[in-house]
Amino acid sequence: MDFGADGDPENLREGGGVKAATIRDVAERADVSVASVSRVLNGAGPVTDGTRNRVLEAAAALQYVPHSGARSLSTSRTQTIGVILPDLYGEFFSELIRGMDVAARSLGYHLIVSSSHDDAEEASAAIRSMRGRVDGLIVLSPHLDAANLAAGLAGRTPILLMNGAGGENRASIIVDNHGGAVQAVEHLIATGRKRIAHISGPTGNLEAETRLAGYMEAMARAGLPTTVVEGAFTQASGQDAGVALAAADSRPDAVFAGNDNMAVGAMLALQDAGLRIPEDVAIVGFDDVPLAGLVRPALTTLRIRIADTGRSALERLVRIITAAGEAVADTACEVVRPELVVRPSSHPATTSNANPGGRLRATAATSTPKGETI
Amino acid sequence: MDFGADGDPENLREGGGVKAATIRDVAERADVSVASVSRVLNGAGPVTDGTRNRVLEAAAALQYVPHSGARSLSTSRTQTIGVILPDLYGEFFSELIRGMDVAARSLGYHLIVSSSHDDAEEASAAIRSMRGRVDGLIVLSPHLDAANLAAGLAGRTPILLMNGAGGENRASIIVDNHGGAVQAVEHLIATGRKRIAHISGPTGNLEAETRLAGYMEAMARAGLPTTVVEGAFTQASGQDAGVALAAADSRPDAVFAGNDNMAVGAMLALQDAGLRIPEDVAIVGFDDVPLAGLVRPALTTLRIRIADTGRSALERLVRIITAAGEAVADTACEVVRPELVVRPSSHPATTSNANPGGRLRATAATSTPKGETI
DNA sequence: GTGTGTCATGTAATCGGTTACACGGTTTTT
DNA sequence: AAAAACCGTGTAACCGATTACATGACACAC
Repeated sequence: MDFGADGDPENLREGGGVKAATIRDVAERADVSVASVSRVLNGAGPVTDGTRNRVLEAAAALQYVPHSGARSLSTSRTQTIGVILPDLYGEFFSELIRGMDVAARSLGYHLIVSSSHDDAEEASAAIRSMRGRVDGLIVLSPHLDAANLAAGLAGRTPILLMNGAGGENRASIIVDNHGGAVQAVEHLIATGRKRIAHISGPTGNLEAETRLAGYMEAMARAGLPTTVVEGAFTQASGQDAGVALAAADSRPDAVFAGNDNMAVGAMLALQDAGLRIPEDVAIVGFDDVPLAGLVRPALTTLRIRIADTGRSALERLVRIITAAGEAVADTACEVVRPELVVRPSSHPATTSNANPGGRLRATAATSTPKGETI
Repeated sequence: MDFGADGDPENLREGGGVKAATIRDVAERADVSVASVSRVLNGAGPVTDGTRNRVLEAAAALQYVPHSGARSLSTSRTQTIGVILPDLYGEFFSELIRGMDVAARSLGYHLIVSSSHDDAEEASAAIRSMRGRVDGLIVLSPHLDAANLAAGLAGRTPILLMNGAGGENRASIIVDNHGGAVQAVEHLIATGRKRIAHISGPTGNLEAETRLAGYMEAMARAGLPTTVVEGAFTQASGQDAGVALAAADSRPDAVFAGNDNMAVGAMLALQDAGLRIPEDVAIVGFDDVPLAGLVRPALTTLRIRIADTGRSALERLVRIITAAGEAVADTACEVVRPELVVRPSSHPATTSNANPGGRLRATAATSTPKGETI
């Protein structure tokens, strides 16, 4: 029973190779068993005030910090969610991750991100390396189809799919890309455009292909001829596409790009070619990344509440994890419907100085208006 | 000795609550010891071809995936780096993380991010919860000064500081914010501006204060009067500041914003007020986020190669981790010097159509030119 | 005074890997 | 032919926590 529990110079020295205190060190110093230390520190189980105080004192004196890895091993809960991203980067994904991060923090989870997987093999390896590290996964990589998922997964790691490959008996969230594309085209047609070109995302990307299909369908329905330039979802590829379109024989009077990045790239290219937006060419993007409201003219686009979607995805996955073993598994496929936001890039009437910056609400909005700022 | 090692329906069934195979299961099936399995799977230690094959077969049949958490516990290497971010968000941080992520992948590390810490207490808790989860930390949160770091850290977790609180006997990377601000102001003066206002970052933020100090010093040296509006590093706060500046008695003919976000916000506000950029007001930002080259007019700014900086930070931390225990610890403070990139927002001559998009090189560049695109 | 219940505490197994060391069998050396 | 060196393999301790169960002390009822 030694008094003077704190100020032990032995353990305060920082410079050397002092090993971090373990729960056993604390137990020894407090003269109790490791079980009691664990009980005190986790607030679980009965302990007397005396014991509690001795433990807390010892822990403070030793600057004890529990080793989460060890805890995870014995509880089989890591309080960590893995996010598998594609090799693409840009505001879309960073917004999404921001939303997830906010939700994760508030639920007591950590986020571990793994990105830039060029192929299925690599992505599959990434998933495999997550075992024992995460309690669940959110998969955004389009390289991972059902087959690869099965290959990468031993055991039952809860997974939430967000890579466009919905359904398939797994929990998933998909964006109504087809419907969004149709909305985009119909808006352009409604505002008098006839020669509407599409800059598509890369072939092989499901989202890109669905948006393209929506464009094709809406154009066919209107009896208009189609023009498609393939991009890669990057701003640079949009710029290239814009250059090509500006030089085309029958220059389009509208461009619907597969995402905002490419729309902005195309807009810059068209402007550089001396064309006026939207007078000569209207432009519509997809996603409503923050940038869309900041370029001039501000970009008409299909709004996905990106951060919100990320937040709710994470919340849902945590719900799945927590409910593991329940009777009914969550295998629903949630659909996010994009909302058309009309800004000056497609709508001459909104170009005036009176309503700048794109803070104009969609006139053809399809979802519930909420009036948030951009 | 049973033949027919694969196709066991018992272990292929996926739906139920099958527990994932462990190394012991593999050992049993291959009829060897766990040590041999470990040796085969890690390629370390001597094994005969026969053993190797039996182990690989068993592992494949059981769809064995090693449990990284368990491995970490016994090797005390997690192959994971933690990144502690402030509550701020925006392109700066997502670019930085992108750079880190790329480096992490190529070095075989994972990234675990923890953001949105409003105060020191919370950030300190975040650090604590990283113990046993990461091999090292990159701290970007300005809430963490030396005192808090010490409080959060038991044991010797390698840390790389990037929160402006350099020096202090810890490895760190800081940006030459003072020098950058001076460059910005001098550029504006050199192009004939006299009433140069500054939109500062939030008080309490070291980077913001250093940039402010640089502005003050350069202005004083030129004998010019100063005007400072406090912002919060967000685009919205820049917009507010822009509104205020547009309405001010003696309207400035130039604005130097504490970062690009605020610069863009201010630019929009000034444009909305009917002012021409750069003819009426020149604008200079700081950071050179991708957005800076996309707004119109494109933004003059101080370039920090953000992703590169992130990449090299991560590489350095990994080097520190790997070299732990070496004679000489890395406690250097690396300084990143921002480079002035002149674009049309500050330079009428560059506004012409001939050189759009901000792909113009700095005329007053201070660093080694490298000619990369934006 | 013995029996029973309550309650704080300790002991030891466990999570799933890695690895030092021991061991038995060959091959090589002297 | 005995000793030495080598090599593949297995046993068991260990990483640092959690927790089921056993234990012992004490209070209360009979």
